[in-house]
Amino acid sequence: MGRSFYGRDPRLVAPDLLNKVLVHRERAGRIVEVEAYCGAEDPASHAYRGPTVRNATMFGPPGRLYVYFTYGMHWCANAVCGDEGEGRAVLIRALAPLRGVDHMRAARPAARRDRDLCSGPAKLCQALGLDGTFDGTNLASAEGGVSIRDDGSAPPSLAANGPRIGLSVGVDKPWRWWVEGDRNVSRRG
DNA sequence: ACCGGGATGTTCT
DNA sequence: GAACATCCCGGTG
Repeated sequence: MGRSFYGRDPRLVAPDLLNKVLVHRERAGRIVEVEAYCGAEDPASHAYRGPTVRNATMFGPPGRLYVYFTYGMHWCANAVCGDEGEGRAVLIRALAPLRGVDHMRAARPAARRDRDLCSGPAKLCQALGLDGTFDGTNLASAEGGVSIRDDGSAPPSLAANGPRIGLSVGVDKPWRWWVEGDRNVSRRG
């Protein structure tokens, strides 16, 4: 999986990540929803105004995990892609829980049903135990036990797409993709 | 099911 | 001081 992030536009990487598996040690889920963030050309991207302390990982080498803190309490995770210095990444928005589900339930006591464990970008970080200490980890070498793996499942032949969620700018760009019909997708499009 | 408001604190203007 | 790539809970229908 490591090489597939190099030099590739997040709008191409994002749909390819559907049905890949995000792993943290014994916990894992199949990726069912993603969004592309496109650096200096994308006003919704954290990278739009150039490098800062917070977004440094986005401007580093592709194939790393960019984990950021938001709303005073939540962590969200991205896979950095493109070329170093571009500030491009794919936000992982939802997973279908695969392994370590008991551990996920313990990490997310507010989840009433298993489909609430990973059905949002901050939910899946809580479920998998990903926080700021994982910012910058190398996915290709499974640094810290974190990786994105190909288990042989192809991306969906019909990936649904539509506008991104939770933005005040860039709302017109259809840069969100999801697995049609999957119950773990954060919202219906 | 859908909707509205509060939580909570870092980051940037 | 405002904004924020969100989530949870309690209301109503």
